[in-house]
Amino acid sequence: MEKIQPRSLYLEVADRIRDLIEQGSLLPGEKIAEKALCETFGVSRTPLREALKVLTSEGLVENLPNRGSRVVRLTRRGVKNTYDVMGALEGLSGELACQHLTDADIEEIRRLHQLMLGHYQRQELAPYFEVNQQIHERILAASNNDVLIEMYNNLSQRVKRIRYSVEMGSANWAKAVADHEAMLEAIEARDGKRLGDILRAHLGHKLEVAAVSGIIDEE
Amino acid sequence: MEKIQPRSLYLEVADRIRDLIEQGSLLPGEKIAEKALCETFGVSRTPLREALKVLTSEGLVENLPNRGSRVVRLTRRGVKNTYDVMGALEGLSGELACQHLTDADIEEIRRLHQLMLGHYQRQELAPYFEVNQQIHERILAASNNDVLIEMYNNLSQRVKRIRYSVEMGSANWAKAVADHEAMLEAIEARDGKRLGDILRAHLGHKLEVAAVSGIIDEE
DNA sequence: TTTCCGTATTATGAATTCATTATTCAAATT
DNA sequence: AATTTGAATAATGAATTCATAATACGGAAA
Repeated sequence: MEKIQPRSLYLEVADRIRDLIEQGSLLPGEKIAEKALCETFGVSRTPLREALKVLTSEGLVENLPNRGSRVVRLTRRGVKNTYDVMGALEGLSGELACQHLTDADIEEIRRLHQLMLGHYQRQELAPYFEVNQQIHERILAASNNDVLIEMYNNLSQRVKRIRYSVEMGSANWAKAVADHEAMLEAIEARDGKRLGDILRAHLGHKLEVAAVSGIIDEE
Repeated sequence: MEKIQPRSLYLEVADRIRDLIEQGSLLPGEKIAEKALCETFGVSRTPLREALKVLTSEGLVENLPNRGSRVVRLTRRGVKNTYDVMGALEGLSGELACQHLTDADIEEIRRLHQLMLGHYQRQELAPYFEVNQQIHERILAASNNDVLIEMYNNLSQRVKRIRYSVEMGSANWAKAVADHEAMLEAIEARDGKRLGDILRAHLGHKLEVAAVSGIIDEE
């Protein structure tokens, strides 16, 4: 029997606004009109404002006193900072994961890796990213550290709105794939230190790609 | 001329509650009675509840639907997880700091280091911790990465309520001081990689100490 | 006595109301 | 014409009110 989970309205609303930001319905820098959102969601201002406060402390929204809320702008520098931290967290996830990964986990990662290689060879960008992310999620989950997972997901959410350009440089792409080859080797050897180092370095490549997208403001 | 900064009430309240948790007036697991807090702060429930939601997404408070809020309990495992992540973040801060530290910064850190050594030799625990923390803060600030600083401060806040036992094992203490010696060397050599590694390893020692304190629950 | 049930009380969740601060826009002054 | 002033409007901030769910309590039944 499934337990019914009473969920607060403000959490529901926060999820919905997160979606709107992620999919680009609410653009960076855009002012968030409370009244309008209340009507679209069919709730009063109280839970909506509570949700906005949560999103503010998550770094997705900013609150200007007496002047309402707006979606935070992504700056090149801010995105770089975010990726740097995500890299450090991924590095830790790799080190920890090697302590917990079961043989079945590794087999599953190997499978995903091969799948990803196929997408790379056929130059299928979207499916490639999809599987790529699944691999990183597996490693993250295997870290067995919920604080780490929480932090990473928060940062990840902040940069999710960046739509990676289809024109990912082929050199970058090749480098990323090579990183993944090395990762798999480290995982199979359960060499946490090495996996950590690879992962810490791995995220660097994404940045230049991101900068191409139009969402990022120069400061 | 100083600009006057209008600050939202809910932020003020959140600060105050954070203080209460940090100083132990609100204990882990304790239920937070909204009405009572409203009276002590002299505000209505609206800003107080908004503050509680912020603290919830900061990981200091948990929200049970229809049953109010409580201060999150610290488990041994949770504290370990938090320290692991803080270690990773400190490691990054070290790497980045070496790219930005000025000669004056390093001179200042050297000064603090000597100060700290003095407290160690005289076995003055509280002042030692004080200066110790200042050193880490200097490095963190020099990272020039505000996302990193924000994340670190959040995690730091979560474990601040742990009062370190006066009986810090002398072996641990000696090890910590030795780490700091190595840190200073790496800083003077501006060897980011090395400093990062030292910092990543450094935080491990605090855990056993923390476990002694009575605030931590076994799960 | 212990357990169960139902009512009374209290606390929380959410909507509404009120107060205050920005914003808009037209008129007046330079 | 450009800038400034001030009233009208709209939006936000916070208190209050209302609805609903949880808790506490007291009596009845086993």
